[in-house]
Order: sequence, then C-alpha cells, then structure tokens
Amino acid sequence: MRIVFMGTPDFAVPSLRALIDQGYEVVGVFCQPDRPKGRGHKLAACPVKELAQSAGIPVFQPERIKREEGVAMLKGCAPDLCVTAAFGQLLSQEILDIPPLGTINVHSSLLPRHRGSAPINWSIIKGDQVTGVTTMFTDKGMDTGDILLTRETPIGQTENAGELTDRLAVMGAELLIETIRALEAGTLLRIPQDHEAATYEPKMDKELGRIDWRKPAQELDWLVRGTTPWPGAFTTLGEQTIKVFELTILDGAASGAPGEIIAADAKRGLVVSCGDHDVLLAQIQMPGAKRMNAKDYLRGHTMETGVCLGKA
RNA sequence: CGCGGGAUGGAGCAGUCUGGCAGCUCGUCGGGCUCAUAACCCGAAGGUCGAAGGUUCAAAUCCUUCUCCCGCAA
Repeated sequence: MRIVFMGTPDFAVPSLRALIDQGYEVVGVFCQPDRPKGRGHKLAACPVKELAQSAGIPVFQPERIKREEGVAMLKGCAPDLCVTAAFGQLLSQEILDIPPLGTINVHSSLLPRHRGSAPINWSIIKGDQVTGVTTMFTDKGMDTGDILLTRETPIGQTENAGELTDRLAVMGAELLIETIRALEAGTLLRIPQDHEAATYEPKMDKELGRIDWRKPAQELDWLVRGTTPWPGAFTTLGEQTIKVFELTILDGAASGAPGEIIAADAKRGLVVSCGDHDVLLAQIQMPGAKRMNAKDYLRGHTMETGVCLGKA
C-alpha cells in the first residue's frame, strides 16, 4: 500500500516514524515550506522533513498543495492512502479524491470537541478533565469527517500544552497504526460526527495569552498551562512584558486588588492577587531574559510590592 | 548580512561608561538563639571575572579576534 504522509511539526513526527517502523511503504512526505527561523533568520527544515530525509523519503513542500503544482506532486506519488497529522494546510476535494482509500487524519482531541488547529491548547484552556486523540476520514470541512477510532487520556493537574502534545503525539501514532490495520482488515467503522456537539476554536494567538487578573485563579492556571510553551501567557508591569509559564494557586482569599503584587522576594517568590485567590508566579520570563524561576529572578532583582500587574 | 541582550563563587545579579582591595541577595557548611521555624544573630568556605592576544606601573573594566548562551521575530 502506497502511503503519502502530510505533517509538519513535532506532533506529526511519531506518526510518521510509526508508519516507517511498521514497514509501511511511505512513498512521499508533504510538509510546509522551510521558513526563516531562529536567530539570524536562517531557513530551517521542519521536524517532519528532517525525519523524512533521514529515512530517505522524497519530501514535497508546495506553498499551497491545493494549487496545480501541489496536485501534480501528489498525483505523481500515486498514493493508495494519505495520512495527515498537523499538516497546516487545508485539503481540497481535488486532493482528497486522489488516494483511492481516502485520507486519514490524526487529530489531537476527542472530536467533535475542539475542532480547529489548536485543540490541545484549547482543551487545557477550557479546563477539560479528559482529552485524547481521534482518527478520522478527512472530508472537505474543518475536522468534520467521519470518526474512525478514538483514545482517551486524562489531563494532568499540572500538565501544560507542550507536555500534553508530546503524550498525544505518541498516542496518535499508535492509534494511527491501529486504524490502518483495521482498514486493511476491513473492520473499520465510520462514525459520523455529532455536529450539534461540536466546538471550534481559532488557532493560537499571542494576545490570547494576556492575563486578566480579575478572573478566578483556576481559569488563570488553565490559561497558563494551555498556552505554555507557546504562545505563552503574559502580563505587563508598566512598559515591561512578563511571561508566565507556571502558576500555583495559593490557599485563602485574595489579599489584594486583582493584579496587585503581594510579595516579591527570594523567600516567598512572586505572589499576585487575582479574582478569588493569591497565586504564585513560579516560573516567569522578563524581557530579554531567559525563562527562570521567579525566586531565582528575585535574588538578583527587586520588584516593588503593592503595584498592579496588567495595567497599561 | 533581520533586530537586540548576555557570559563575574552553587543560583540570580551589580561592578565595565570614568582602569586602582572581587561585591550584593540567596544557597551551602559551622556555631548561636528559640518550644519551634522557610524566622533571627555570628562566622566560614567557595571565583583562572567565557577563551586567546594586545595596551598599561596596573585590566572584570580599554582595543582586537574567537567560542558559547539567550530574548524578539517566525
């Protein structure tokens, strides 16, 4: 069976690796074009491209796969089946019609919940207790195709989006192999999605990480974990932007106004009031500096208490 | 040539502009105080100041070159 794989970031890597390791015939890999990245603006290959190259698989990077050029590339691969995982481009009906067995997508949520490009972030931000991975036949809509298999997993109390991504990537790869085996065995069932129950959220945006200190501590914790490591939650102190990567909810009621710095020293750490509690900003990043424990930061810097974060 | 910051005891920083005893906060170790403590007091250890070369009576500091790290942006 000739398989074409489409994916770009780290999340897609375990799935491609699984296909290769299981001996499937991956005849081509599609990913986003190299983008200027990192210091110095050097072009950098995406994780999927690196794996494909090291495995000796031809790599295709059309700017838009829907265009003539991309369609021709895919036809040239003559795939029986396409597999997608966080590819980053929408597929047209013309593309979907090329592989006779269809196109299977690995999605990192329990569909129909959290359609869209950032399901892992949103599942945490929304405070879900459980998430998972879903395999589905891709159709023309945004994550609207028939569900094939799902696997659930609880979201850890302190787990952030990066950590959850790593876990789901592995689960997704396993589920993908299961799905393809079932396809080969002819035992695969298609379950139409309950479109009434669907939720859709937009892709991650920096502004989304702005902390509103009037909100309850639990919601802030979800926001911080759901946006870590990217795009990151942040607040402001005067002109400065402070990124927050880890936040701990303290017992007791808020002891100050929303956003007020209650304590800022190496002993107690950085304590701030929000809507209903005080919270400890355990891991922060100041402008130009690296990410570090707030206590470490406060060993070498002083920060005034009593002032409010998040005020322009 | 995208823009910018940095490298100083174990951690986080000041000192560099204007050359002149290696400092601060914390940690560690020892001692004291206390019913007790992440509290407080006293004391100690611990640094080729990223590397090489140069200028100078004298370099963390000034001049070259190099290595490594990080932020923005994507």
